[in-house]
Amino acid sequence: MTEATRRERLRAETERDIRRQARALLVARGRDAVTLRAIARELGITAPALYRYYDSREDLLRRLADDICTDLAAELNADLRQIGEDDISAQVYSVCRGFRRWALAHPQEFALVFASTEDTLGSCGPDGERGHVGDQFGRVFLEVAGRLIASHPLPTGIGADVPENLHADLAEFQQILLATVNDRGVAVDEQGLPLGAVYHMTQSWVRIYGHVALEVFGRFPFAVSNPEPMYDSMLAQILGELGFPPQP
Amino acid sequence: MTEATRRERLRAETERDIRRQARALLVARGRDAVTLRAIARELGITAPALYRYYDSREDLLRRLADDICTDLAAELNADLRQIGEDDISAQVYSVCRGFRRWALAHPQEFALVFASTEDTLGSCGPDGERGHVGDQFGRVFLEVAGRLIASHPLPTGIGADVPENLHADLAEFQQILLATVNDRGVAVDEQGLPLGAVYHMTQSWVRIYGHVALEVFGRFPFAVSNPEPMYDSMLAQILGELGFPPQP
DNA sequence: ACTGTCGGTGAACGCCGTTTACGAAGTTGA
DNA sequence: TCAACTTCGTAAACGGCGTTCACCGACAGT
Repeated sequence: MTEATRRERLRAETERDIRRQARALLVARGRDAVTLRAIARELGITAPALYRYYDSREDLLRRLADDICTDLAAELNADLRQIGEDDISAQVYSVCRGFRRWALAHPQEFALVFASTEDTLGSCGPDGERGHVGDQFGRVFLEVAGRLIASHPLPTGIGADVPENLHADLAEFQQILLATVNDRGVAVDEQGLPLGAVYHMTQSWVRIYGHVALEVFGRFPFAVSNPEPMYDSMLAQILGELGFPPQP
Repeated sequence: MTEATRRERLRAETERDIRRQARALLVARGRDAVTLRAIARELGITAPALYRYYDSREDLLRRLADDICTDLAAELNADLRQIGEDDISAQVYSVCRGFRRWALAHPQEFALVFASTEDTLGSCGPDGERGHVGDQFGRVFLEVAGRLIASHPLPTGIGADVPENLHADLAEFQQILLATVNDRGVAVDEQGLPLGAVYHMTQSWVRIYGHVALEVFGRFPFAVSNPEPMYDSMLAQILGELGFPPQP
């Protein structure tokens, strides 16, 4: 089973330890507190040793961001498993609420992964591709959203007047979505996932991300004493536009 | 006229120079490059001298954020002056497009002001109040949005089913809005700015901020080759929901 | 047993924020 | 005018930082 040599196992273990400590520092005292020396101190080694595992502090932060995406995806998937396989609307609620809950509980991680300029932190995910939400997390989100749309006859006029200039981009995204959903064993084609719906999904991500980021960064235009109903009402409206009845 | 002593003038001048250099560093090489020593070096003085003007680096960054808000507001106002006083719809387009243009042209500044966790950078604006979008900028935005709504009979059902729990918060925000708009000499009361419209305005800010932040941080779920029409189409929809005809 | 790689060390370089003691001007008031 | 005081700068120092480099012991493969 374990094809790894002793050396490789040890290496992988320290590698995990390093990121675990790095993450603890990020959570506790923010991005700037994630210093190589602090990590090393915590691990009982010296700072230069870390260069055997990471090219630089920036490299470490990049991989840390990957870890965070993976864990977020795992958390959302765990929530999903508690929901009936067929109640897709509830699954969407679960993922969206889970995303907000996670972001508010882990603002530093959220800022690192979802609010870093591209030059201070490359794209998240092992592939260097551009324009992805952190891969693992993105998959969960896209899959459930894609299944939602494909599962239901869409209201007429959904995503009406999608801008001409976006057809090409949306068509590409449509293919990614189809692949993602089909990977999960649900058969869908372009008919079940029309461009208008893909466009609507994009707009929904704008709203979900916008609300969560505004809340995390405290940039709502007034003091919202309890933002949760506002978020839920937004989700209800998004699902309502797709023809799903409201649901707590 | 100038009630300032010679000393005060000199002091204010250096203070501006400091922030000007700080800002240049922020733009050129990012937040982490805004170091006291680099600023001092650029100004031909030593780092401790900066403590005569600012309590700490963090304090400087806070005030820098204020400056940025002020400049952004000035830029948006300059654009506004080129538009007919009465074409409020065009004014809204101008402010919203200006915000996006500015954010894309100044990603580092955007990140500092609009995507900093509250503990790493206090609220923007001279008053320590919570829950404001950077004050100067916020004023421009709120004023034009408030005037837009008040200028027009609203479609029935706008902001239908605003969550009960938000009535109190929205009413408070409504008062702020009324004050802001009336300050500008436009007489409006609660009738012209109903809670549903205030709620719609909040949702619109979520979408506008969401789109801009996603674009700046490159976190759209797919590679959008030309995001501008997407943004414009979103604006058209927002205004359409308020009963305004589309307008390039 | 020999050889090479791997994962660690300690010293060093040049940054950084911040504090401290000190001095040289400018300002003020008798 | 001259003394006292305030303001704004300095140099030195402390501890912390990322990163590089030379070095070295332990392990792996032949």
